[in-house]
Amino acid sequence: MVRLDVDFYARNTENVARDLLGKKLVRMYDDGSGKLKRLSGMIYETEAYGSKNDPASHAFSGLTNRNSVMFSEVGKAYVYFIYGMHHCMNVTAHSPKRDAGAVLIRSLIPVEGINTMMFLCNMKNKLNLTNGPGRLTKALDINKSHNGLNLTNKQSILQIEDDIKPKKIVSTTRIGISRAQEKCWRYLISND
DNA sequence: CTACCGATTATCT
DNA sequence: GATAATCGGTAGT
Repeated sequence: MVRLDVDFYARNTENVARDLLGKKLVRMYDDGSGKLKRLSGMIYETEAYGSKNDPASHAFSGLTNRNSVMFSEVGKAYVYFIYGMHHCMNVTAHSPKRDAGAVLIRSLIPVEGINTMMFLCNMKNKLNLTNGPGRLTKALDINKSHNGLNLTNKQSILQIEDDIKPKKIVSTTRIGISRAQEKCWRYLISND
């Protein structure tokens, strides 16, 4: 497996969002056994968030304490807390011409460590385990302590590996936003 | 199956 | 003080 490097993320945010589909998000989880366990899933759905060009982005109105990671290096985890109970995970990505940008990971297909994920989610089947930005962070135990983590480091507990190339990709409008609703910056793998 | 509503708090205005 | 890149439960069709 090949870990994605900084160059992958240093491109137009929409292109990175599209190209992340089919890649594998890997979380090295410490379950107390003394050995790190691989929890992973194939990225199935993403959304691109820009900067000044995107009123729906956290980065739209400039640098704040919360969104500072979006303005830092590309290839980092941007994790934030939302709706009083959920975390969302993004990867920072933008071309060198822009000052900020990130890709929200909305959905995964569970691959490795499914039993551990079910335990973390208090669920007894693998249905609805990682389909949704709030769910996948819970299944992989991702929280604000991972904010700013560099995904391109070999020793990092969160990484993204190259995997399959999806046959067909579709793009739609983004979910759960109130501004810039016309942009089709949500990408998902098509079934047909 | 779809539709609505309440939960719960960090962050920004 | 209002809002939010959401989810899960419950009620309705």
